[in-house]
Amino acid sequence: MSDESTAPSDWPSEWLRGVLGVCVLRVLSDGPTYGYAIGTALADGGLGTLKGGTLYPLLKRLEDAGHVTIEWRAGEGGPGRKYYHLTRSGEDELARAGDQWTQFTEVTRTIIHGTRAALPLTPEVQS
Amino acid sequence: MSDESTAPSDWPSEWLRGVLGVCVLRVLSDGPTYGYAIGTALADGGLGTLKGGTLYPLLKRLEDAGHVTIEWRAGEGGPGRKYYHLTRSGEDELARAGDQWTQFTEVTRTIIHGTRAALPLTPEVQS
DNA sequence: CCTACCTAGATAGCGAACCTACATAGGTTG
DNA sequence: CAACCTATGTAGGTTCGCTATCTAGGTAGG
Repeated sequence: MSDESTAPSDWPSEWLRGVLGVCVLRVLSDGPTYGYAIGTALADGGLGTLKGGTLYPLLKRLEDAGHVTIEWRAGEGGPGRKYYHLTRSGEDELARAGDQWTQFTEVTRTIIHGTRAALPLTPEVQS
Repeated sequence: MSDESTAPSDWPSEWLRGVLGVCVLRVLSDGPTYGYAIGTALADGGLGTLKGGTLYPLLKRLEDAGHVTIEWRAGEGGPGRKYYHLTRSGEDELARAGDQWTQFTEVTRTIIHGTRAALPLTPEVQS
């Protein structure tokens, strides 16, 4: 109860692949923050609850790719936190992949919801 | 060169995961057709060239799920073809997943391209 | 005082599914 | 007959989200 009317927040896991990294970069473009806060921000944004086993390997991949840098801050009223900073490379990747994602969603929505004119159905291939 | 202005047609493979099945169901909703024609139709729709190793296992999964049925037709001016028919289950799946995909794309586009008001950035969790 | 819970980060193994190749086979063309 | 297009299919590799589990600091309740 009390779930499907407001926000599903439970998307197929395959749909999150790839675009999840772009969303994390977008959160970091508002300023440095730490992993746990990124997870809650994306959950509030409608992506559903991110599991630790999903988020932290992803952040490590972003670090290895040079899109983020890490600054450790010792705990102030809680455990220590790793603050992630977006690099120039990360900004470029966000702009590039974010724009490409918009194009991709338009292509798929045209295919799925467009009229059959959008697709050249079964052309007479053998003439 | 000579292509990026019209259609990239070369999306990240992770983005195709999952939504590819919905696109195939959508093609079949215009009438029965065979695998190779589905591939060319989606390529012309802007999804890029589908490889045989991607398309045929996907069609088998759709058959196992009961979303399509298969009718073999011997070759008429070419090799034999397997014609795929959309079932009632496939129509329901297309409607359900297609609508969910639209919601998902809106959520992600709001996150990626929206103002920072769309995301409650780094709330003062400890206070 | 000790247990339970929340925050915060991390790892191991699993499974789904796209990828690159390769294999098979009918038909047409040079 | 070799090369190519059509048409379908399989094998192995890789990626990446998932579940489950672990460490560890802080706080609240019994």
